[in-house]
Amino acid sequence: MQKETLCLGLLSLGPRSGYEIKQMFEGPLSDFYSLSFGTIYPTLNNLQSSKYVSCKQHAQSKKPDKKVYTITKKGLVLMKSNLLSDATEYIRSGNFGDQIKSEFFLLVLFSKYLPNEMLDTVMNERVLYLKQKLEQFKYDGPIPSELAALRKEKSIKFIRGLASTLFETGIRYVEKNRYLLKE
Amino acid sequence: MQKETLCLGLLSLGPRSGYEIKQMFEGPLSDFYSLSFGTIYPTLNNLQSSKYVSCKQHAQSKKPDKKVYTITKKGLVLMKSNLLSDATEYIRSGNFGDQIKSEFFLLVLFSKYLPNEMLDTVMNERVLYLKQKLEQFKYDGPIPSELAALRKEKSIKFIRGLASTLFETGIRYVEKNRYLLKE
DNA sequence: AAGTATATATATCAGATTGATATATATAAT
DNA sequence: ATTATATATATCAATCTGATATATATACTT
Repeated sequence: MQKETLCLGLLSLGPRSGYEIKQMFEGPLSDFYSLSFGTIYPTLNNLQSSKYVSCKQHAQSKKPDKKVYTITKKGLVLMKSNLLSDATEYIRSGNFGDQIKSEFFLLVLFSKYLPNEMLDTVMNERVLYLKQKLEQFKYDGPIPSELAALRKEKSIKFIRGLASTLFETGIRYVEKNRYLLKE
Repeated sequence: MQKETLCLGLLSLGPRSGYEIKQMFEGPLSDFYSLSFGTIYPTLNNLQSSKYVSCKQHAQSKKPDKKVYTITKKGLVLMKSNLLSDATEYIRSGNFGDQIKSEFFLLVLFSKYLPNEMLDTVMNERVLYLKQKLEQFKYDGPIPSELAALRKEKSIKFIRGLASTLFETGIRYVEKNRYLLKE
């Protein structure tokens, strides 16, 4: 998906700054996609100069002004059109998998060359990480009001449910089968 | 993980050409990690000039010579040492998740802006893809002899088992809950 | 029989992306 | 008092990808 479409899509969920978009990639979206500051900021500037988003500068004493971007009507039109062509391209490409770089899987793949204590640490930390993530996905308590609106989106419900089962399955498998790697 | 460590690790499973390493990334490793030709070929050349791998050129009438690389003793030493520092860095970084870019999840996230038929196609193709992958992971029949050796590795058994359950879980969830996205 | 597509095989490189760094301050923790 | 973390934007060297070039064989299509 083009970075413009993605930024517009995220802004369609509510006005946000570049910093806050990055926070989404590091938080709730971290298991699905990510963009760096070096991509986000220039993209927002381009979208603004083409009037796909508007920008309100919030002065903050001594911190850089917070630039809050809002998607425009023109931007919404572009987003929907791009989304359709991105989906068409997804189908056309025949490439339905995800792009993944997993340090964990590589360490497991070469685990026979790792000292046992190191392998234990890697496994323990991974399981701990998965459990924390699972809690985040399942958590249903109070959250900031901007995010509360998101939670009602059908797509978010679907994704949270999918992520939860996948994490649960992963945790269960690793806990049951990690002994296999050591004999 | 450094690209050198990764290439050495794959060559520790048996001698291979750059093209064949790429095939591993496109085949069995595709759901865990990938490197492009533009990274693989220069890395192999560097490893060779530092004597971490040796190279036998197999002349082939009119195709470019196939360069088959074999890891050296020096290379095995470097690989084990690097693997340990890579694992240490994995622990130190506190970043235990995977780097993921999933076009599918983005399309689901913004599915309310997609026409229903397009969403159906995306879902159908994704499920089909997952089912094919699952079959590949579960398949236990005859395979080329180089790969047969791999199959006996403990780490490969662990990974195939994990991948299989995760794909099964994913398929089941999508099939049961895809209606949620449409009301 | 001719043409098209795909597979083998290495190499290179423009363009895109990341990860780190710069800048500036507030607040929390040690 | 010092260190670390968080807010906030911006930039850029270093790296990586995706595409292209080169050359041929084989399989499929019309």
